[in-house]
Amino acid sequence: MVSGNTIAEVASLIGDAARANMLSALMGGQALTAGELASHAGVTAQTTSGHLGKLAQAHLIAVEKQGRHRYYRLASPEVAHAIHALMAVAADGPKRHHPVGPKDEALRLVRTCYDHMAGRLAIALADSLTGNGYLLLGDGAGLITDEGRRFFCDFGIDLDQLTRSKRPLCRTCLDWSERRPHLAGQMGAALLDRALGVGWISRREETRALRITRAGEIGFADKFRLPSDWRIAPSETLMVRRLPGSSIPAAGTTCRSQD
Amino acid sequence: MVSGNTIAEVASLIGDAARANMLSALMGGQALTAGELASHAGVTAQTTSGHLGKLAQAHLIAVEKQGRHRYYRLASPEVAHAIHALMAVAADGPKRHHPVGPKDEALRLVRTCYDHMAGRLAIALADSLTGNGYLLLGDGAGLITDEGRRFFCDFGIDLDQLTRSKRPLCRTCLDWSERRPHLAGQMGAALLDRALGVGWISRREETRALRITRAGEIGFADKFRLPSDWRIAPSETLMVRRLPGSSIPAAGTTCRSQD
DNA sequence: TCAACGGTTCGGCCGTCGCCGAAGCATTTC
DNA sequence: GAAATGCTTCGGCGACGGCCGAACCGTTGA
Repeated sequence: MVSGNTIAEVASLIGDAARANMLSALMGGQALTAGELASHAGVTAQTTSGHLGKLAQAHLIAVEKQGRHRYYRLASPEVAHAIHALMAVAADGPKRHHPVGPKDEALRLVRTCYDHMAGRLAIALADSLTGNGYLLLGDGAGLITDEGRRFFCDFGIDLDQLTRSKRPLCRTCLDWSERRPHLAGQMGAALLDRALGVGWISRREETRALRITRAGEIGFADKFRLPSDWRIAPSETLMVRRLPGSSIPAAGTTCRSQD
Repeated sequence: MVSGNTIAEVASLIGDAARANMLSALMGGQALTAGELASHAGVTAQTTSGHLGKLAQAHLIAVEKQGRHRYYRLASPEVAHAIHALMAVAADGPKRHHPVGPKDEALRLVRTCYDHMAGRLAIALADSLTGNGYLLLGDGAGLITDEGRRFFCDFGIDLDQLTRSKRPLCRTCLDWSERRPHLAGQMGAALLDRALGVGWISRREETRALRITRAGEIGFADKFRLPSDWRIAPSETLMVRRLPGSSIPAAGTTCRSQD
C-alpha cells in the first residue's frame, strides 16, 4: 500500500514487451542508440521514442546526446539487478525449464552481462580466483582475501579506489548458460574493464558475445593459471574446491550490501 | 528478444497497482486469504479473484484451500527477491529519497521480510554474529565459519540439513528502515523459524511487525550477546568491526549462488 | 543551401484490461 | 434445510496505453 504504487509503476514500465526487449538489449552493458533499440524491440522509431521517454522519465535508463545520435543505457546497477531478478522468476515459471541458455557457442564462451563478463571464461576466472585463495565465494557474494587484494593490484585494479563507492564490491551472478556463478559487482565490472583495457578481449558489433584476442589467450591462461580445459563446459562436480587457510580481509572494506 | 517476452509477462503482472499491493502484502511471509488481499488492494472480491487467478497461473503465488478459505502465498523466494529488487529501483527513482522507512516504531524494531526478520533486532543479530566470528558478511551474502556452524547447531538449527536445498544458504538483505544489512536466505528463514519455535518472538495480526516475548528479551540478549543499546537506531559508524582470525568454512558447503 | 538521416511530437485508431453488479458454487453454521 | 460466508464466473462498461502515419526539429555532409 505504501510503496506499492511505485513498484507497480516500475514493474509496469518493464511489463511491456517492446520496453522489456529494449531493456534486455541494454543488459549487454553498452549504450545503444534509439534506432538500434527500435530494431531490437521490433517497433517503429516513433513508438520507440515514446517508450524511451517513459523509461528515462522514471530513471530506468539514462540518455547521452552525441551528435545526431542519442545513446541510451541502463540508469543504474539496481535496474540491471531488478531485470535479472525478473528473468529468474520468468525462467522458473510454467514453461519448459530446459531450453538452458544461448545456442550461440560464442555467447556461451564469453559475453557481457550488463557490466561484467559471463560465460565459461568468467566461470573459469571465478574458479581460479577461489582456487588460488584470492577470493571466498558465498551465496551470491564474495570476500576478497588480502592475497587477492595484492593479486588484483598487480593486475592493475585498485580495490581501495573501488571501495570508496557505495556499490557492492564483490557479488556473484548465476550464469544462465552454465548454471555456475561468476563474478559481478564492482569487481566484475573492473575485471571486464581492465581486460578490455589491456586488449585481452574486445567487443563485437551487434552481440553481447566478446572476442578473446591472442594476447588474451595467453594472458588469461598465464595470469589466472586457468586449466587447459576451461573452454569445455565445466562439470558441476568440479565446483567444490577446498582452499587452504588463507588470511581474512579486514571486515570493513567489504561490508557493503545491497538487495 | 528471446526471454524478453516472458520477463514482460511477469513484470506486467506485478505492474498493476492492485496486484502490486497484494504481492507487497504477501512479502510479510504469511499466507493470506483472498478477502484479506482484497482489502489490502482496495478492490472488490470479484476483481481480487481475477487478479489472484492470473498471479497463480503464472506461478507467482501459490494457493492452499482450507475449508471455505483460500490461502495465498508467494510461490518462491525468487518472486520475493524480484519484488524486493523492484522496490529498490522504485526507492531510487525521481521521488524524494528521504521518507526512509516505516513511521511505525514497532516495524522499525523487528518485523518480517518475506521469510526472515528485519529491523533493528535483525541488524543487531547480524552484527553480533559477525562480531563473534560466527559469520563473515560480504556484499550481499555471507560465509558461516566453523564456529558459527557449531553456534547455530547449538541454537537448534541444523545447517547440514539446510545445505541440501538448492536455495542460497546465507544472503543479506538491505534494511529499508535502517539502511543496514541483515540476514536473509535460508539462514535468515531458519533463524526466524527457530525464534518463533522457541517462543522468543510471535507474530501479530494485520501487521508485519513482530512481538518480542519476555523469554525473547532475555534469550536474544543472552545467547547472541547483544549490546544493551541494540534498540537504539544503530549509527553507521559502528558498522566496521575487526574480527579475529577465525577458521574458514569448507568451500563446498557454501558455494551456492543465485541472482 | 539542400538533401539525407536520426530522432521526436502530434493525432487518431484500436485492442487490452481493470473494474464492478449480478449471479452462481462450495462450505460452514444454525 | 435455510441462511450466512467466502470466493469465483459472467457480462458489459470505460479508460488507459501501445501502435503507426504524417509532420516537425537538429545535426551532418555535400
